[in-house]
Amino acid sequence: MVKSVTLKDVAKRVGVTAAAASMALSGSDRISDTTREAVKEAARELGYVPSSAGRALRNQRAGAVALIVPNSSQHVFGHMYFMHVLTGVSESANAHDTQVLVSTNADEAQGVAAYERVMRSRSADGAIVTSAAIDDDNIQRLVASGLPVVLIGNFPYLDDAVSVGIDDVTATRRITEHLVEVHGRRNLLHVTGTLDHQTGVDRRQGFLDAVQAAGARGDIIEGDLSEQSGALAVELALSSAEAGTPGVFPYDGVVFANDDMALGGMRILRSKGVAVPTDVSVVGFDDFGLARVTTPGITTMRIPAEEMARIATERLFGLIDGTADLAAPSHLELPVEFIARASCGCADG
Amino acid sequence: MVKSVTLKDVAKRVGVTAAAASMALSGSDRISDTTREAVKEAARELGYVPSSAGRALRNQRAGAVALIVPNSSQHVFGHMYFMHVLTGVSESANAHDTQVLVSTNADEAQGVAAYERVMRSRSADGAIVTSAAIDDDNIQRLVASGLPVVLIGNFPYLDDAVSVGIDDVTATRRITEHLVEVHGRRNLLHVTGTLDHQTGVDRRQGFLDAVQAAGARGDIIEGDLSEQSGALAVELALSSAEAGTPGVFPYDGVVFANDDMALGGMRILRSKGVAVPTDVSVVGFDDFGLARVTTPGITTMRIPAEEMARIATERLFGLIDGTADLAAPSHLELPVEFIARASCGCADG
DNA sequence: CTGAAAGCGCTTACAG
DNA sequence: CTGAAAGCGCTTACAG
Repeated sequence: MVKSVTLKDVAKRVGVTAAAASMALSGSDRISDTTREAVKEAARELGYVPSSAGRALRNQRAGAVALIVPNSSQHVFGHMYFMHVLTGVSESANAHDTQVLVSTNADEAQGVAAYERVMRSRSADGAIVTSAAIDDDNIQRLVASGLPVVLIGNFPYLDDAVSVGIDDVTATRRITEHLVEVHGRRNLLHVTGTLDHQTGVDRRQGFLDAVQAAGARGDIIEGDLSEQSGALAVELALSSAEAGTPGVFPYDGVVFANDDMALGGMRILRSKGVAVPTDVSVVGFDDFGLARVTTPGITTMRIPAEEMARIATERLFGLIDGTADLAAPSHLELPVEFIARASCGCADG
Repeated sequence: MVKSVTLKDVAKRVGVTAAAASMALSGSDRISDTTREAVKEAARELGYVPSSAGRALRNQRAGAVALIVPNSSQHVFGHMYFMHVLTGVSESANAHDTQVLVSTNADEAQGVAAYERVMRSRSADGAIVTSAAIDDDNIQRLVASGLPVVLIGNFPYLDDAVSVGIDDVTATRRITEHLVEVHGRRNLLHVTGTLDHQTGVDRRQGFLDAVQAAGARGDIIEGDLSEQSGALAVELALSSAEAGTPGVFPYDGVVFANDDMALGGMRILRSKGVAVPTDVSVVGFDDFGLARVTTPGITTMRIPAEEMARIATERLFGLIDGTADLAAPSHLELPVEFIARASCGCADG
């Protein structure tokens, strides 16, 4: 259908061998100046672009990195978080003249996750894995296989794995302390993320640390990061017998493990006539876009997702090229940023 | 670093040639049942996965499609629209056992857009191009080159190009009519999208068609799809001399070309004490997530981005495989869905 | 110094 | 029927 221009075509036009043309294009000084220029000229005229397959086969290098969304966290696909990650990965990959492959999990044919097949087929020279579950076997195998992999997130059980994350425990402790210290809240509820992900566990821990240190009340309801589960958690709290009077919200502060759940929770609170932030202070986590546009805006911890991804990809290239600084800690932690908005009582609007 | 298992390894283990092993794995009946099973068993044991580069070179097929974001629309990267598109493309690609390459425009080295290099290097067998500008030369060249390409959007100037879009003119006419007919609005403003994109032009046309048919007033302010430009447009309208009294908003209905601008506009209206929807009915376009979470929720036209992408990718495979239905129209239009929310005065909340 | 072979991994067309 | 060569496009190590 389309005439592919190969190195041979370029070589033939100049009257040299393909090998010579290859060397000319790579700027080798084995080739005379005149020939080299002639080859470059011919390549330009013909619109020659090296075949990625030919190169990959010869160089044993795909010239691509894979961005993997494990089946254990399909919920991130379709979320702004992933866009930020993709942006960061692309930026770094572009700088390294490398393609980006996005690999979701299609089939799990013969027990091998699709993304492991991607790696084993050498379609990509390395992989960025984002937000895998704690006990995701496929990821563990991928890391153990020795293929260059950098994880985004915290993986205490995979302590030899290279990873880039944030300190969820400290971040959640800080935002909980904000509720206690700045807004005087003493009856707190935490709606958790998915507890099979380390972030879910860590954020819960940070919350518990803060309420314990403050001597405040700190209850826990398990959520799953969806807007709906935030709504359900609030409904559960409202209907709880402990509330004394059903319909009266028994907390004066809620720490949601992400902004989506905070939105769902605020919806229910409003519909039941519970005022945010007057009656209840609400905070979320993430700041991937949503927290800024709701009414009231959600006070939150901003995760530097794009930067995490960019740094993770840089580290991945270090692994691939063998230039990785072996003295560097395998796990890197980036700072989060506290963003005060109206839902906790800080800003107006 | 990692021992790659090749076909030769599998073959050696069974005591046949690589060629025979290849045939065995592909299920050829040239190979005896026992040998075939032995080869498959060996492949399983060794964890053999075919090299994508070897296959690509031999089959002259990359086994990948590219999803391209032209430099003329970098604003879509980092927007939920792109996530929906990526989801749709991935779904279809997975079904075809094909990789997805995401290609943003890095360098524009030697006048060739990065994505044209991707195509010419045969890293991908075809490309999905999303939301290109009307006069984007690179895209036109890509289409003209004969490489399999399917565009998402409307491209009347590229009438031989295969594309999947929506009818922006009709959709915008309908949502404008809604303001006139259901809410009795007569003084309308349209804040346009980027007018170098066909959607911007078409939505403006739909708005103008509707106001003309209704005999209503219909002013235009040019925007660029950003939240900020929506805010600026409203500020401009507020300060306009025509308004008579500055600070009084001179319209009772605003049709924003997307939801982001509607949000920005509503922010300013609220801050100036103009009530939405009581004083002014507001509508947007897209419904990629934001319109549902604002207060009030934004009445909008939902673009079926994921389905557009899925269908576009299916058509792309038709082109690549040469099984495309030549009788099918080159441009396909999908229906949009009117979503009534509070910003126009329909729902409450 | 330079020409041309070898080989990356695969699959199919060909020779026996 | 089956064995093994040829060749996809590339680049480097080798032979001259």
